[in-house]
Amino acid sequence: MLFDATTKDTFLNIFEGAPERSLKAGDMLVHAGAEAESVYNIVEGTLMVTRIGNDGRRQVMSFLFPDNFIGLTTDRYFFAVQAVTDARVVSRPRAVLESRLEEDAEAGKAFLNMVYRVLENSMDLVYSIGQRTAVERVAVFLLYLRNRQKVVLNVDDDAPVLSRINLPMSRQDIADFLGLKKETVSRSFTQLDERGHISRPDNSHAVIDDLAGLRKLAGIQDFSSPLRPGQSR
Amino acid sequence: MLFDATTKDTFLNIFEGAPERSLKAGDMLVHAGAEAESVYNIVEGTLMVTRIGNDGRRQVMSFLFPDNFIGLTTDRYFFAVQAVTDARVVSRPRAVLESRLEEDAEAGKAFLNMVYRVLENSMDLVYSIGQRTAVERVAVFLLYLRNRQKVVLNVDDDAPVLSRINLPMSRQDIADFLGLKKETVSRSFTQLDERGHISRPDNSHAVIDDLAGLRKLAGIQDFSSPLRPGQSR
DNA sequence: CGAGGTTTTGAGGCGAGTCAAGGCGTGTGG
DNA sequence: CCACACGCCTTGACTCGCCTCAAAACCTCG
Repeated sequence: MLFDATTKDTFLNIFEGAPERSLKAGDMLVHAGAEAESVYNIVEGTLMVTRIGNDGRRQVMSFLFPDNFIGLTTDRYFFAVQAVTDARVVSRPRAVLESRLEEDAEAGKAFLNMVYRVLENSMDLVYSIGQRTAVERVAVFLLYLRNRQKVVLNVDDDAPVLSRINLPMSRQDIADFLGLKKETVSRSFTQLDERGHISRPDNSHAVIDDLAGLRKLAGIQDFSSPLRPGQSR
Repeated sequence: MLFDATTKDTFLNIFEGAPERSLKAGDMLVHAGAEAESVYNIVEGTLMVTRIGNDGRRQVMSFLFPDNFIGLTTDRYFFAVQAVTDARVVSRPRAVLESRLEEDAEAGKAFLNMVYRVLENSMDLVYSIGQRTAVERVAVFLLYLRNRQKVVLNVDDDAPVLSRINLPMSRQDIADFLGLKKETVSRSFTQLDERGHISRPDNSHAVIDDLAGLRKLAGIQDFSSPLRPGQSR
């Protein structure tokens, strides 16, 4: 597949001086089924990985942010990657990545670690969609965005900036990510607001007023903690 | 995380002559949160990867079959691995795997390809749980088991053996895998039966009578085909 | 043959989906 | 700069699919 990194990994130096490409919101960077000739790294903006069924049902697999890597697949892309906001990416031929990973064992290790993190994210999503209620899923989603922002800004977990959550994607996008309908996402935001967990200055922002409460709802100690879900039955 | 391979990959030769361990149905091979000292390969039997929330909700992430690899994580296991049936696995210290991947670029490539396949499987599951109805999920599940069996037996897709599906796991396990309740899984089997897609000689077997119909229900041409879901909207 | 567990089936409830209307924000053209 | 139009978001009323709770059927194993 294609997907996201999260930290500055050693292998990312293949993108130094790489050609840049600008995308408008809505533009497709990668089409499902296309040959995976290039790999990308995000410089600015938000993108999303989507998979669309024969009958039109769409699942958003992941949202991607600056410094996230795109290109986790063997020879063909199985999923599409689309710009959510205007964005800039840098690209390199896949072969450049591959020879880098072959030559430098350290880079190979870092790359593998990134793939593991992507796999973790995917499993987090499986757990969310499979086990949590609508409100819980939206709560987890906000914590997920908060954590991404924390990584992008490279700040402490208690940094005040993190309480203001940017929501560049539409309600429909969120719904397709969480396995809900857009109306349900909207109602869930309203509920979190009414319960005092969040407030909503405008449609593309949410402010976390009660982090502990959100985390409790999500059944999570800390989104980036090693034992996220806990292990007792 | 930890997880599964699917074919005989070059890196698997680290398990040649490795010590074997026997498991009884229900035994835990790996505990969530434990240090990942060893990696495993399945010789015989069925296992499953699970994640359990604080409140007891359980998500089965994957079922594992012979020649599937267990050990996709950095330093700690985030998930548990449990035997579904009596099983035998071989194990090696993680360090052995790591040095193998470092020394042999070919093995590293094969390993990475396996991780990609695992990631694909995980995304397939996200799509199923997020977008499909109960009956569709069970239909896809049967095709998924059929495909696994095809790989294990190394036979053609139209091999008659494949029509008889072995279901070593309980209805509860299936439910926790598909994000449903066990009663719903049961009702979905009944529906597939009534519609003439399958028959059920006993509780641990299903026979596919109408492969084309199942595939249509699942919205899939072929489970192992490159463009599984299709790409039009 | 009986006990315990699992699966199936049934009846009823509830959470999320559907369909539809209204509100709000944004951007464009007058 | 305002007015309007359009798209997106929210809210409401109603529906439906899956869940819950419960009982009966079945299977397994002593």
